[in-house]
Amino acid sequence: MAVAAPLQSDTPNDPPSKRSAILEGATRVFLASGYGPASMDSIAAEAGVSKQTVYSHFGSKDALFEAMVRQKCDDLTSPMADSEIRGDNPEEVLIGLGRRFMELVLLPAHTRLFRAIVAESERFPELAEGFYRAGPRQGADQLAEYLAELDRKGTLRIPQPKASAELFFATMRADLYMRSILALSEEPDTDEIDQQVTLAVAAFLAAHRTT
Amino acid sequence: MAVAAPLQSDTPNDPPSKRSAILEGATRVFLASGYGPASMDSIAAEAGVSKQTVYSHFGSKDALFEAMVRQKCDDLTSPMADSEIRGDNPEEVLIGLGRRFMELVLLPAHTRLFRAIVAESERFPELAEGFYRAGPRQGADQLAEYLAELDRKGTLRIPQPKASAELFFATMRADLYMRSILALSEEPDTDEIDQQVTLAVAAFLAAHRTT
DNA sequence: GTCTATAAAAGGATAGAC
DNA sequence: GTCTATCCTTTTATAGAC
Repeated sequence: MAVAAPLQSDTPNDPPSKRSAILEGATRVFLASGYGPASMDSIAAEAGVSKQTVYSHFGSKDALFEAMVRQKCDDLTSPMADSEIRGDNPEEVLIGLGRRFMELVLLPAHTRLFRAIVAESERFPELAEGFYRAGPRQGADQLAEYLAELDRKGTLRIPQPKASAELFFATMRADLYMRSILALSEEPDTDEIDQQVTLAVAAFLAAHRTT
Repeated sequence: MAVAAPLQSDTPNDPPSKRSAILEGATRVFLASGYGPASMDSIAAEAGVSKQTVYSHFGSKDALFEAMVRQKCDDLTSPMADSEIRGDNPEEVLIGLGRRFMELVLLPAHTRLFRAIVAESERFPELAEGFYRAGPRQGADQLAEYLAELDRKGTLRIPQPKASAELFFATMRADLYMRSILALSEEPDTDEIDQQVTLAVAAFLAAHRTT
């Protein structure tokens, strides 16, 4: 009897060892230097395989970049997408959500991925759209549902839940995110994050209170 | 008697025709394709000069990129920096400010410049910092002064003017800016901008009202 | 499938004439 | 200062052996 095949995040039924090694090497090299400066030679070296092996698995540099971005988008957005937005106290819920969001998007991996996608957004429009859908769009839609519920219950006054959800995440990002993607403050600082989250949530609640 | 020398935005006293032609060509090529893919050959061709002339003026591709970015940062931030924030009705003032801000940052030229800076922020940290200072930082500080004044007058309750100013611009950008830098919606749409500005200003006023 | 070796092209930078 | 022509390195991609 065959035991269950190991679950790897590859295209279906592939002996994944080499393929995922290449993908990991590509991730390191692409995210370290961006698409242009990353050479197929260094990716092959980083993955511990020959260059030809890279080509037989992915065909071209473009295709490898696309595969890498798609996988990283999954990795970096699923923690948010999978987590439920639930709780009794809206303030606590929003603060918790904001913290998780900030800790995720301020990760160096996310920052570097975002830079690469932005840089290549005109050459790879499908990648940019995939990121937007899986990230900002999905997050805002998910929050919008919760906000609509608060509005129905009368807890807060939120006539345009989708727009308010977008505003919420925008106030979270604000200056910290801008500085992060501009590489002006590499490591996320927990105190600064908490301060930003608290302030933004307070502003959000004040803007949407019923009284 | 010598007449007044023509005022060109070059380094002091240079016969500017060729130099500014190169700078304009470099702007077009760099902003069209980003730093990496832009070749010195195409820049020279775009400027209508030989490659050697480009090198005798700017020395290297890096230096040319830096010069281009600095000039474009000036061009694209001075309209905001030079305009006064003044008026009797805070709502009108903020809506006007928001509109000008959005119309500026959604310009294709700004979007492309921002992408290039973000992409190269690790290789050219001084450029990223220059952009941040002249753009987001300067804008927030300028608005913060106005907000502090409103707080002193008692018009609005704004205990942390700097943080509130950052929040203001963040809510302006929100989804429209994200989509713009991801190249998902190239041209700015006036109606969408107005809608975003109105909504964000309303939220800002509600969050900071005194009652 | 995987490796070594090579082809073929592009691009940054420079030499030398005028 | 400006142009033409050239050097030399890097890099994507492929050929061919095992």
